[in-house]
Amino acid sequence: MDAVAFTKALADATRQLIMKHLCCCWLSVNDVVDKLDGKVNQPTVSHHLKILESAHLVKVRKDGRQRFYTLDQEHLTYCCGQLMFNFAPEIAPNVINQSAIEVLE
Amino acid sequence: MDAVAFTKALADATRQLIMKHLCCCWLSVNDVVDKLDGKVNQPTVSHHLKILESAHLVKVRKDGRQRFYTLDQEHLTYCCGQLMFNFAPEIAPNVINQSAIEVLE
DNA sequence: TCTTTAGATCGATAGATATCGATGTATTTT
DNA sequence: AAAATACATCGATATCTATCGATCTAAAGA
Repeated sequence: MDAVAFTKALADATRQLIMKHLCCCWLSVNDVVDKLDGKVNQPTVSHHLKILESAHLVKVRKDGRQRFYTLDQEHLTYCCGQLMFNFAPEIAPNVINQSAIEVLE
Repeated sequence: MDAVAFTKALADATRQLIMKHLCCCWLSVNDVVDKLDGKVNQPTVSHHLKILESAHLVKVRKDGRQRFYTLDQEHLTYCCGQLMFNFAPEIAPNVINQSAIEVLE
């Protein structure tokens, strides 16, 4: 786990907005563009999705000429857990079920 | 909790290095500069500590002309927990002790 | 009071990144 | 095969941010 890469991928308001829309459902690139309703346009969305994919924050499924994305909740949970153990080692064990985290990666 | 501000504050290699050194102990600004051993110098460290403080990732204690910093592990845990519940709502409940998180802020 | 020390702030600069229009590529449809 | 669709890529630009040297401020010591 690269904690810097993980947090850099998260550290943008537009990307977090995209992630909100990709939570618990699969959307195509154009679906995301539509959900963002004019805030940014297609090349920008593609750019952000690429960053999210590189950091394994989203999963992709190709179907015809479309690409469907959704959050990779397992990896997100794993990374957040690692952050806690890195930077809050005195508290994390009281809050996290470590054995459940280990399963995730 | 501002998830964007939180992740932006974390999204830098130098800051995460500083945080590593501030884990479980109190260090003055010059202590941190020394620990970083030439990588960056004092104004840069002050700059990063200010960002970390603004995001409540560190706590400060003044003593004479020195300022001592340490990680705010409670707030870090709380923010990581919120990230999980935002972006991995289908998994977080299996991994996190939610009542323990709620106590933290 | 003068000097020293710890740290903050300022101004400048270089590098990173978010955004967009234009265009390229691959796939489907007609 | 030609047109249309979905998305990626390119090049340009503007904004943001990390870094540093120089300087300022406040506290402690002589």
